[in-house]
Amino acid sequence: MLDERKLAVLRAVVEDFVSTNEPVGSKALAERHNLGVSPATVRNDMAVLEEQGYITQPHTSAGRVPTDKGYRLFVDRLSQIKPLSAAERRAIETFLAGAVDLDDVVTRTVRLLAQLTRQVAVVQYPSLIRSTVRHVELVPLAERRIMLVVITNTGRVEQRVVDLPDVVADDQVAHLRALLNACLDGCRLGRVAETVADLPERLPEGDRPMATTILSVLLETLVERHDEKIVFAGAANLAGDFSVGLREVLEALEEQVVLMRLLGEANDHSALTVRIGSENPYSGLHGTSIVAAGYGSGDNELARLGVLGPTRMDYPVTMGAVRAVARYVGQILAGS
Amino acid sequence: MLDERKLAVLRAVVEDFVSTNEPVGSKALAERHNLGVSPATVRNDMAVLEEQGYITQPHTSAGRVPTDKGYRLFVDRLSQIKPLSAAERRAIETFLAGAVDLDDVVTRTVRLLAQLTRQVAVVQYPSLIRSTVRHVELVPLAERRIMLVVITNTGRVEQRVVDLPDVVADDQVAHLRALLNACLDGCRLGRVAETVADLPERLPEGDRPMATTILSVLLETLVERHDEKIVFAGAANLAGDFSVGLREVLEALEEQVVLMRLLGEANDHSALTVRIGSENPYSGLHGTSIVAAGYGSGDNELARLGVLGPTRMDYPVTMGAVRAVARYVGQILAGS
DNA sequence: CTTGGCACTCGGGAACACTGAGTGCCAGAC
DNA sequence: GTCTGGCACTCAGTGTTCCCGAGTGCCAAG
Repeated sequence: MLDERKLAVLRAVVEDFVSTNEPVGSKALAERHNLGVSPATVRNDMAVLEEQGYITQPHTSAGRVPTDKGYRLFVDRLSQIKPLSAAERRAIETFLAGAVDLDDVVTRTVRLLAQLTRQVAVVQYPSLIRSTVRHVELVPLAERRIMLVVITNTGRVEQRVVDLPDVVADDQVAHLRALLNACLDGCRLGRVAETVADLPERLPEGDRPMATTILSVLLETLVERHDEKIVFAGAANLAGDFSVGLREVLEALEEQVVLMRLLGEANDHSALTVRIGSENPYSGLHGTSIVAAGYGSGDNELARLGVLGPTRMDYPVTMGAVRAVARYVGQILAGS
Repeated sequence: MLDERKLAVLRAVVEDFVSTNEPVGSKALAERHNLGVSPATVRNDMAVLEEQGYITQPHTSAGRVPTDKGYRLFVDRLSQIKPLSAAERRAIETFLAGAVDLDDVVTRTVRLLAQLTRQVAVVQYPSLIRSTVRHVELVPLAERRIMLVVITNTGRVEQRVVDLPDVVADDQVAHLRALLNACLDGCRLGRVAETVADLPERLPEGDRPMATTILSVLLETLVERHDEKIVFAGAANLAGDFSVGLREVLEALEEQVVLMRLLGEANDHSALTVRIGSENPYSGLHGTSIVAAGYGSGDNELARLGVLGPTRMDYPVTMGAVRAVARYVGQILAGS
């Protein structure tokens, strides 16, 4: 269907368009990439590519521009992920290593990624459901008020103030705490509900109202409130590129829900996902592509991170950066 | 110097320009605001206002546009802060009341403010230094590793993992915890350093290495790391307004340091601060104004929040919104 | 001090022509 | 059959010119 040379032409079109941001014509193309054929031949190939929907012309008598389908083919078959330079790797490593807590890791990561790719970076906080409980703490604040703190293995800390139905003594609280930690240590957050289900029954009668109140808040915090927190950085990199609808993109970025869907569902083994232009699920984002990857400590994917930019981005480089950053973050999280 | 009518003309110019975004001419002005004088008279007044630097013309034979100085006079003497409608107040109240923790309060606030003003909202997290300690918790994670958690009266939770020099027993930790809480409960964070200075001496010899390690991390967390966290929302509201340098503004928004300076130093008693165009300290932000206010629980200002928009914003409305939101947030924080 | 009149200015839009990059197609060469 | 050079054609973008009208400044009269 498409012989070797036509593919080469497509690759050349994509590369040139990405670097110049101008429709690329047959002549310039034949010169810059030494294809060994004349412009006329290139024109013929281009005509075919256009017919098949891989490229298009913005208007008659202008050069060609890749379509989403064209980029897709390019990404799938015509390009290789470009690894980072040694210098870049070192920079990542030192920059991320300085982080002091989870917040810091995420903030640094998102900035790093934005700077590295010169695009908008998006990072999701490690998922609660996939983490495990490292510690549960109950801190009495007042007679009838305590603070519930849950610390996960990824360093995430969730806390919530709980108003109790009755006055409780410190040792009652201490007892419950001990019990909770015994039950839950190392427990996947998704399984907390079942694990604590029978816990009130194992307490003395008097402690049960307190326990059920606390447990319901605990469950609410961990399970129901699946606010997979997301942050972004580098919005300034969007400005000046008029090929994307700036307003729409900014709106999308501030909608957690949309952002979640863009990063994509956690799929198999933190593969690199690329969504090109109209492939992505939000109509305001045609004209933009998303390159995302999962990251995690060890082999379970905790969450995702990625980059959002115009469809005419440099995919090989971007994919390399995203993959590298995802790996490093995974390492950092595993090591803390 | 400027008689009553000239001020009225200036006010009219500002109001018209804000609502139409087009230079306003003498004729239109004389008609729309019934000033009771002819266009010619208005022209004379305008000439004076221009000479004094309150208004300017973008080019000969165009209408007049307020200068920063003109807006300044308008804000200071010609306008009244416009209170919110009852409906808006209710909306704020219910929206903020639903917040479950500090993060949530801040997130909701910043969104609310962005939506209310249709501009970029900026909210600073309650300052650490001005808060007081509500509780300190030491959570053993491993033999030689504990987690330090500090909870402030504003609901802010700071945590940090500490690697200890020696193996410690649980009761040693418990003892230190008790001591810390006894010392620090209600202590202003700015004074923590002096308060705990002599603490190691009051411990048995064997506990001191552990204590000093923990204390140094504590101080580092609270004092040295003065990362007054800041968030913003509503960047999409900037798009489509070409009078501001979009790129510069977005860059500024992502620089915590710049943002801090924009909100202004916490000054006396949470007054409303307005910085107009070139008045503000960052050169990329000419063309934009900042309306900010302090907020706090009770009468000590905890932090600041505000709004950033084009100089040609509706100051009375914006100021009303900022003030109202600041008050409500203060109430919410005080009540939790 | 205010007002109507008047000449002047100049940004912005419409009409127009020109240029040049790029195309499609065809006939001839390999 | 595939490639190539040649050629006529298209059309976005640019520059030029022209004109209109909103808006101004100034002046003399009320």
